[in-house]
Amino acid sequence: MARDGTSPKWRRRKEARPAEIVDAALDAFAERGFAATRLEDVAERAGISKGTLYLYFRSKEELFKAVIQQAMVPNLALAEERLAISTGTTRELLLEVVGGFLGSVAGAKLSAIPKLIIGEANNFPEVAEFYTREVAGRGMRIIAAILKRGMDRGEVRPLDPSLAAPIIAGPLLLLVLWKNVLEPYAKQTIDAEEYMRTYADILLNGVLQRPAPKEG
Amino acid sequence: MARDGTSPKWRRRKEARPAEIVDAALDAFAERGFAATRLEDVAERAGISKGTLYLYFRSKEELFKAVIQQAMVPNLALAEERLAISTGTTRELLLEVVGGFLGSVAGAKLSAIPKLIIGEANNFPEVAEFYTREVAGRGMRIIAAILKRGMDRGEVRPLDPSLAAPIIAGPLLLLVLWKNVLEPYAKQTIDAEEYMRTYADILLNGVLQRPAPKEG
Amino acid sequence: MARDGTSPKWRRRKEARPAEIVDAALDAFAERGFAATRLEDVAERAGISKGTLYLYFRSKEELFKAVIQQAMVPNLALAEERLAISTGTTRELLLEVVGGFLGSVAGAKLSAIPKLIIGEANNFPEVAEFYTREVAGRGMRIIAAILKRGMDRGEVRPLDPSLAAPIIAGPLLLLVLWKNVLEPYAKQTIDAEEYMRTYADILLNGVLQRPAPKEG
Amino acid sequence: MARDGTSPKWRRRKEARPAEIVDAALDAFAERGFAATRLEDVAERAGISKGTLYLYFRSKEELFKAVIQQAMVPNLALAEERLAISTGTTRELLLEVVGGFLGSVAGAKLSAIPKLIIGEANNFPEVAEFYTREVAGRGMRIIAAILKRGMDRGEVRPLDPSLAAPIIAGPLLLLVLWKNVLEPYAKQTIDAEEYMRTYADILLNGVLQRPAPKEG
DNA sequence: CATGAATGAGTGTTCATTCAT
DNA sequence: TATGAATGAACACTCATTCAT
Repeated sequence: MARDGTSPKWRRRKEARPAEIVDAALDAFAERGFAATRLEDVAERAGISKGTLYLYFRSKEELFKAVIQQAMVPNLALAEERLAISTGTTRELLLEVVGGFLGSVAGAKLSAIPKLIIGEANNFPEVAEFYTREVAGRGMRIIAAILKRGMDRGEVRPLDPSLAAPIIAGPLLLLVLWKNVLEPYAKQTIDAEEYMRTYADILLNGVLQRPAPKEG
Repeated sequence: MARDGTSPKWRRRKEARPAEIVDAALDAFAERGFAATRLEDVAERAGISKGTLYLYFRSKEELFKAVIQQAMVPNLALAEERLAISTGTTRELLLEVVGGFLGSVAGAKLSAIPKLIIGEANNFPEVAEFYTREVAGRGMRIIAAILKRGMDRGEVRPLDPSLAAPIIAGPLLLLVLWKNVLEPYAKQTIDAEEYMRTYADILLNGVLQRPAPKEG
Repeated sequence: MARDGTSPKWRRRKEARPAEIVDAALDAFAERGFAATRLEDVAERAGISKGTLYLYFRSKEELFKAVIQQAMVPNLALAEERLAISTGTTRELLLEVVGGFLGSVAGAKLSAIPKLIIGEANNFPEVAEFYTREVAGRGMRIIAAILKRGMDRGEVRPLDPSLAAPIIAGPLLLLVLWKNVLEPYAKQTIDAEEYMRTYADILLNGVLQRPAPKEG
Repeated sequence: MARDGTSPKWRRRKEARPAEIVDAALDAFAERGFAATRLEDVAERAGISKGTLYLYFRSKEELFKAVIQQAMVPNLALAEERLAISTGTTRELLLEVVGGFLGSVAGAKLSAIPKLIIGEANNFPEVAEFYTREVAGRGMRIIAAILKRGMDRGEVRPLDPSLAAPIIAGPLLLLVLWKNVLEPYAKQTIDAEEYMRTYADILLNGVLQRPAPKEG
């Protein structure tokens, strides 16, 4: 029985399944919200039967939690590391972080998470707390750290970093939500890249020290 | 005023009912989301019986639509009028509009709407479209109009107003959502007034023409 | 409306419902056991819909508990009172109590309870404890009291009443179970009255003082 | 002893399996009842996998039947033989049979069977019939035979043996059920040996000819 | 108009049974 | 033989909706 090196179709499945299911669930939840999603739909999307779900997740709620975690956690570490290494100017740093952000918005998958959190936070206090601390909080702290570093280097105007951080994050959140929620119902589209350029323009202008305006 | 025999209190009641119900529904929906809210809870909050709801709204979905409309429509006209009359500088105008916004965030009631829309847009295309057009869209157009006016007057740097508008709105959205969704699960609070001050500082700096830097 | 004395079909229902449901449930449980009974069957027997059950009982388990209690409690008080009043000989007393028992066996309804308890005790510790204390225990204590009284009056041979009581109860339990469980699958029937006569004969002989053996 | 290459332990295992499974099943059924027992639990107790069960039993029901049969059949033949050989007085004979019974109660295993039968008889007509005929019926017939023999020998008072038999069996059934069902939920314990002594005392007194009442 | 008892379609969850390995 | 992943029928329970009062 399977004496050779080929792994049986099945075994491999066993390991991939949880991720496949979470993926399918993210899609389904993103489309209809947590409550309105039938587990049977998730199963169908994942190409399995309803019962099989329960081999991997104890309940719909557990599945939801898994969706949130699987989607967010890896992504955050990334951003943090990027920051730690960097040596450039604040301008460069901000553009880099924000550029990375743009990338994830395009890779639509996980950009549906905020929408889910917003809709269900009150029904999943645990998840809400986790998200607040580990995602929103961490994100804010990263931005605040950049600002502080910038102020230390004299590049950034004196500001309260913990207040400025969410202000910087705001337009990004709006973009994500727009793309995920309202754009399908709008007549016009926002071009993400143009948006980000304008955003960088405005925000950097708003935040950075005026560049020694040589005489107007 | 009750010239006839009928109890006026009662009469007024009858007319107020729909609004009372919508109010109760907004509360309930804001707390648990549309799907997770039981009509019985709404009824209880409104001090009526489950059956009575159906005398005023044909279904849960109709009630939802009413909630969205009742909450938003009046508020928008207000902002628009404010704009039309205004004669001040762009700085003043923006601060005024944005200040009005701060007021509505404090009057928490309708600030829960965005959260609802975000969670349920896909399940209520009609509502989503309405909201996109009449609320989000109109809001953007107001801001864009201010910017354009500012550019015409030479107060605002040259920018694409339709791109800049959502960027200006972003931090406001974030504040609303933070207050309504995550703050209960966070260790720290954002002081709305401080936040708005910093916001004005950054955004105005980012958007307005540099004030004639005299020479360094 | 309903100004006259007739009570609306409905109101009256409301009050009778719980008992009707418990009745239907007892039948169903008696037939198939707790686990194998579908709530839908209970509903059907009670002439109501599945959902209506839940207006009166919070869960299948609650219904089960209600069945046990409704069936047993009233019956026990009766037996106890009968005892308290009595003034006859032990023979008369035992025959009376035991006769009452025969009556309840005929009125099959509640005679299915022991069967239910036996099958589900381990799954309903609460119920088991209640039954042990309030039904089995109380029954034993009644019998033991009769015996003790009999010994005090010199009518009953010296015996440990708390051991003798279950021995006296045993044949009664067997009869109930036989009638409820195995008889449908047996070729012969036990005639309950004959059985009780023989029972009285044997047990009284076994328990009472020998009738003045004329000089032995 | 393992002279060849095949592991004998393994071999023996294979043959013992059915019995082991039935054993595990008896335990599980005794604890939770037939319906509430998951086959997975049985498998776990037996130290095998869920699928393996199906190599030995075609369904849960088949397993149940096997449990009943394996538990009862051998035990009955024993009692019958004991009777056939015996030559003592009725008193001795009864005490002997009943003593054997006491032994089996102690060896708890199969004493859970009555409980199972009582709970599931209606769901397993076949089993119920088998049990009625081969266990209950046979048991009754053994006792009846003893009584008849006793009457023939003038040791037993004239009685209808087929009515007296269940009366004699009743207290034994009660003991078994008490031990298996309610005792865990009671504050007091019944000492089985004392119980049996009192039982013998009462029943023999009730059944046997009065011991030569010296001319009364 | 108002009530709340009644309904039943819908969904999460369990578990006996199957079957590819 | 043995495994355990996969299945899907079955059932408890919920809740929007109806309607007799």
